[in-house]
Amino acid sequence: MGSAPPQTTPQATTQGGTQAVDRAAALVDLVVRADDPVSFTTLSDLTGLARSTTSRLLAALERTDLVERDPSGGYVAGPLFALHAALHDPWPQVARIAQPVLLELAARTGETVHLGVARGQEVVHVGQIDSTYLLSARDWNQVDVPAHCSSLGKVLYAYGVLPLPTGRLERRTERTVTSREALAAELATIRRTRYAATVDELETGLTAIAAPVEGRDGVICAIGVSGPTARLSDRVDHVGRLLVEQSDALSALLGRPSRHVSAPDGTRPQSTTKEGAA
Amino acid sequence: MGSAPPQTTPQATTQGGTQAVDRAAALVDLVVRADDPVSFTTLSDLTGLARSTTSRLLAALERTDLVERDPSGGYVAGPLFALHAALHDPWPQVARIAQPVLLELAARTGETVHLGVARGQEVVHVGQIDSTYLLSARDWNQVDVPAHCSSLGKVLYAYGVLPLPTGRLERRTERTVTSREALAAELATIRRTRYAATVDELETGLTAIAAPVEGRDGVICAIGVSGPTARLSDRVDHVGRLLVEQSDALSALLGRPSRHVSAPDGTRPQSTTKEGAA
DNA sequence: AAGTCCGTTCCACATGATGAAACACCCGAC
DNA sequence: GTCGGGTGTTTCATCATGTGGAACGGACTT
Repeated sequence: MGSAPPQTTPQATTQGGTQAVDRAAALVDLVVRADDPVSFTTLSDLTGLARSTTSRLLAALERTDLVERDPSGGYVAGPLFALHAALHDPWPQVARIAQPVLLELAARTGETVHLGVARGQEVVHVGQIDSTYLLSARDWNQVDVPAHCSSLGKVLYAYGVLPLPTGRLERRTERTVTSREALAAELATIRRTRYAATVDELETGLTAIAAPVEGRDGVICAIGVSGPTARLSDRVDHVGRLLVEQSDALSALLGRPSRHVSAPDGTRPQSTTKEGAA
Repeated sequence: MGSAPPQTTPQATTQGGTQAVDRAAALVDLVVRADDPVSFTTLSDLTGLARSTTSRLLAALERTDLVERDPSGGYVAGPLFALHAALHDPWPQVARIAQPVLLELAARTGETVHLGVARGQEVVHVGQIDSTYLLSARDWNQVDVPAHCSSLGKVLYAYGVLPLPTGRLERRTERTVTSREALAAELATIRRTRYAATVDELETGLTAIAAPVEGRDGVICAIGVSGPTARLSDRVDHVGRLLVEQSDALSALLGRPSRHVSAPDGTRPQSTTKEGAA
């Protein structure tokens, strides 16, 4: 079989003792990661496998529901992936994908790092890395906080992921933004700078900074850091830029179409509320 | 290798010409369908594979991110599944899983069949099979209708998937339920019969009937049929029971824990709003 | 009709997958 | 400590299995 000594052996061949499975898995990997259906030839080329082998493997994978054929003939992720997606809440999955980025942020800032999504009218935290400091934000997973005094919430407001509040804006501290006009103005700024901050607005002495994360169809969630105002207040902008940089990396992982021309300002047509992932 | 003529060859062996991949796929299938982490031994037993083979295959699958090890050592769906779930909206996936059930309903009733989910405060249709009749409901995918005059909406209200309406209940026809008390009473009935109906409440001459679908953590969406009152009014209960029967089948596909003792009345503690799939 | 792609099926060959058995490990029992 | 049961991995001789070239069959152009 592997009678191709020179060029046909692209990857590290000498793995455990499983060639067929490795090759089949490589095919599945390509298909799942691709944004669009992948053609037979593309798969054959990318993996460097003989056409006959590719055909046999794909047939096996299709038989076993790991891949499936698009009406147009291209290969897409199979029913087994659909089943998994239908059975499990997507947010923990997103949190898992985000883990490396969150860890990086925790390492670079030393503060507590969050991943927040919109659920109904509120922000919920679906991922968190704890600060190494003794003085730090508590575990906020599952804790709902008023979105207008959360940096994550402001980001989600700014990008239309969370419907704008209609009722009274609760005053949590003397610095809480309670006027709808002031909030709207701040949201515009957030869309420009691509990050949001709350300093002593939720709780005196607590500062948080957050940036949006995009999936295929726009902003889907937000990442942010929070910690004592004493440690964060004079590096809000620095941390903000760091967040933008990291959220960019995460967005790429989550299928955001590669930046077209680099929009001069991040304002987008304020799409209607989005649920689900991506 | 396959020197096991008598008992070790459980399934149809003589497939195309791919044994290793088929076996590996079987392992992935077991792991993904399972509700909890699956132990090595369980996998080895269920597939009937030699322990050595199981070990090698699982190692390969783990290397390629198709499966992953739980902290406790059990196998669970790997990062590739998480990536897929994070990248794609779960509802279309649910709709795909539901397709056979929807088709069955369409065949047995002849009417238009819907799959509806809660998005924010409203019901959206994520799947539909069109009636074969000339006179039938239009394509409702993506069309939001007031939940209190939609049978799907009433079901979602009844099971706490959609937050109960707070504002005025819009009067669409003279039969629309506009009093909150009347609605509450009807929701109680729905929880008892397990199906909801709207007759001429959204539009005169239009009848719809719906039943809840459960996932792992309770009701997640609803299925229903709709058509002219002329054809449906005298078989509302019959169609209702049919929907309950079919939604039961679908719930099983979507991971609802198998019915414990068969609750005498379907009332459940009115869980808080659920988003995400399952 | 002849000419290109694209994908599947055939087939002889030898390589990679196989299972029994040996080995390493982790626990709890005693 | 050391036995014993259970669990997972590695080794290795054996050969069935997966392999790729080539032939084949369609679909679409020229």
